[in-house]
Amino acid sequence: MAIASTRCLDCAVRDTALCGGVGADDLASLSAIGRRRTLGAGQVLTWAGDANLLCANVVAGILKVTASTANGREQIVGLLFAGDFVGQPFTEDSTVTVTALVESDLCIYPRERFERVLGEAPGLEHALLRRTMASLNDARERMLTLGQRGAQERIAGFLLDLVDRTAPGGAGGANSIDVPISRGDMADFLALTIETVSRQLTRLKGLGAVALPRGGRTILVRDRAILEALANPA
Amino acid sequence: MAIASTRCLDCAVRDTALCGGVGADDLASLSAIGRRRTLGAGQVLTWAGDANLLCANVVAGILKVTASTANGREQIVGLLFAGDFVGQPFTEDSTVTVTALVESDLCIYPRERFERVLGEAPGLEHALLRRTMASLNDARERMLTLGQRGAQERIAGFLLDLVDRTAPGGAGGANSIDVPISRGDMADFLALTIETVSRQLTRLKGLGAVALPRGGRTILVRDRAILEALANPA
DNA sequence: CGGGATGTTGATGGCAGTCAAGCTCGGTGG
DNA sequence: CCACCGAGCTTGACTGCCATCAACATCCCG
Repeated sequence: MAIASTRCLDCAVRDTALCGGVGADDLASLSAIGRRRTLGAGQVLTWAGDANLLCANVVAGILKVTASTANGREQIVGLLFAGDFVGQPFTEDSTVTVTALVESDLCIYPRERFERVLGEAPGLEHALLRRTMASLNDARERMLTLGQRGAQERIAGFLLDLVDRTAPGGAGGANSIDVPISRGDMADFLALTIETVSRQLTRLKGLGAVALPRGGRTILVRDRAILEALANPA
Repeated sequence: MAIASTRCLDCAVRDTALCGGVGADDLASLSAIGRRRTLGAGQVLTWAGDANLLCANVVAGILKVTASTANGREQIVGLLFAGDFVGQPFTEDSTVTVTALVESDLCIYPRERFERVLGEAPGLEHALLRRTMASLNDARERMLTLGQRGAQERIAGFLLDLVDRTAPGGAGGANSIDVPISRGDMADFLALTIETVSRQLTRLKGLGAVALPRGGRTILVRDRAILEALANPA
């Protein structure tokens, strides 16, 4: 079912998503071609190598973008949160696999129709350009991490990023994050093994930087300063 | 001195650069604000952290884009060849350092003026979007390399990329590349040490995959198949 | 011819990967 | 209610790859 314009105006990511910074006319064009879809945890949106048929906005949830080598080793090259854009307009084949890490809601556009709207709405294309440049900056920062930082720097930095992304405002003191991804996904993201991630986390617990309530995947950041020190050693 | 439109039409990268896929009007706007500049090997175009004052097209040469950690470790996050675009429109501060690896010619635009032209030339902005998306794909492929591949896979893959970029068409047999960068730069690019790069290269020589004429920085690719096998182990 | 930058080769060590065993927890069914 | 099971996580012992440290070779340029 098509999304009525009014639904767009009520959208949870109205302010942060690509469609947020765009005029009423362009919004109407977008809403005319958008369809809502919910992905269960673990479900795949697009496969690397398949025809590139769709673009989307993330309305809720978390997805991973993965690339893999010919012999099957996998690397998470990006994480997508609410408000993020998914997809590669103007390319025929998808080069990455996009998978939901938790149940996620998307607003999906057929790729070719999305491209047509882009062509008619320079403001939208501009917004997409800015987002893509921001993604490129993220990617460069990740290259720096993957190339130059050790295991504990990666973990500490990752936790800080996660806190800033999911629990904004919490400036000082204890700060909890419901870490939404498994140890395995953390490992794939940071290019470490599950065992190393686990060891570093227990080490952080020992230092009093975090608490790991047993059972869930929650991580409590108890001392941000320690994490910052570990993420940026002398 | 401003570049006359006729000079743009004669430009060495007329076909491959950003300005190549653009109409005559937009080209005129661009040429009105462009200035030529030559950078010697080792000279820096922009420093990370400085105000982001310019964008450019690479007319000739090779430049490196580097990011670095707070404690000074450095990672090359991209290489720029003739025809590539340099810069980050719409951001106030430069997050990366751009340095010429060999003497390079650039066509430089003041950032804010370039942005204005972008705003008036949707075709140009579209072309830039495509380029930025391509860069993002490159970055993702590099993340895969940095995260998942071993030293010899990195070296072999790098040589193959370099051959394809600098010596197109050479389908089979021996293929030479005037490797334009030092061992140190190769190491920074691949996140290895100089010693590891050197060892892997002599190993490739031993396997007959490459020849390393003494003296220069030239590398002769003798057996592409070996490199491909090493770059993609079972 | 000399000196500095760049590259090669060798010896050693450390960090994270691998292999393996055991733990925790949630779910299922007897 | 409890026994069982499997997925995810933790912990330990060992290994291996690449970084580090060090010595030497080579090249370039005055």
